[in-house]
Amino acid sequence: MGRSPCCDENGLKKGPWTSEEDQKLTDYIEKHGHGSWRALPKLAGLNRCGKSCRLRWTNYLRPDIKRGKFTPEEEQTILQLHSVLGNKWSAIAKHLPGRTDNEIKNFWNTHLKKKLIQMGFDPMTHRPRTDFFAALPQLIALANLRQLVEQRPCDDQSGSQLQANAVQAAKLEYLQCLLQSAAAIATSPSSSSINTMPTDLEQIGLLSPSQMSSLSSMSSPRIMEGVNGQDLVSGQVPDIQIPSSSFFEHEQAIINCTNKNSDYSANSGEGEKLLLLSEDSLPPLADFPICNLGDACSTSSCEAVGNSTQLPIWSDSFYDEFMSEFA
DNA sequence: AAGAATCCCAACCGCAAGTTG
DNA sequence: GCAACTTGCGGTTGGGATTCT
Repeated sequence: MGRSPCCDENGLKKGPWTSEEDQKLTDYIEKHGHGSWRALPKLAGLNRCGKSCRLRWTNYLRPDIKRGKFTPEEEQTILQLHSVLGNKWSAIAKHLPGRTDNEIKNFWNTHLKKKLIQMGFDPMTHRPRTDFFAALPQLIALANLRQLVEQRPCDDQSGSQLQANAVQAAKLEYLQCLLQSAAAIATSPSSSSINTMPTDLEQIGLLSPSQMSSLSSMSSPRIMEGVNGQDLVSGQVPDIQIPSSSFFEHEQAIINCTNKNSDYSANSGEGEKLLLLSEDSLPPLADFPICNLGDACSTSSCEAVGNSTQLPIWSDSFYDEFMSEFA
């Protein structure tokens, strides 16, 4: 399988197309069809390589191309298809008449991906992210929140409750980081860093003394066995199973509250339940596999998602809720 | 008003699958 | 079966447009 030398040829024009070139290409294809892309430039009187002509035609000049902003429905379609297909832009484009794979790819990279990241979702897995950097915006928001609370001494119970909630949320995020790190470390027999984890957990007050001793005795790749009674096979990381919609609502609540210089009220909704976990009631661990430890955004992760045997774990209601946020 | 920073997208690049002789 | 060639795909980038300071 050799490679086409078409773009290596010297003297061929590159860069933006002029309207004159566009006209030549359009006229030729309308009269003769594109035929062989390699032969087309000469026949059409263009000083371009065939590849460039094909790209210009398929991404820009084709008469059935729909231009303009993506509609909310199209956004939703892209998100849903991407959660199943991954970065298979051409496959996604087939479901969006008039849109090119390039356009969808650009739209994803410039808009949708950023939105997902901002909202704390891994754009490749479409799951709530659990790595440290994903938690960073939330932790920063929490830090700001704390500052706000401290600047304005609590004149009612909501302030102190809020602060306690914020601390608890930060602890949960930290616990997730530790669990991920622990699983990664556990696969490396030479590492002794795992021994520090119980100390960390104790310091942030997330584990009871009995849980602490259970963790302290762990020394093999099956170290996580015993945490909530679930096994953690080497190379698989448990995620703290946060009720998805609650998680989302709560995350938004924190961010909104911070942005608005907040009057976050001590509500008793589901979001509240999330944060009012007692120190002995760690959330249950989910048991879905993470195939590429420590690199949830990698291509291989994407490919795994793209593989139809591993579908996202979002519930329909969560997805609907999420999508309505976008609209 | 002007320079800097950021956003956005058209176009390019390189790889790989498919086709042809 | 093999090599040359064609086409399609996904990742990346250059630079114009827009926004911010």
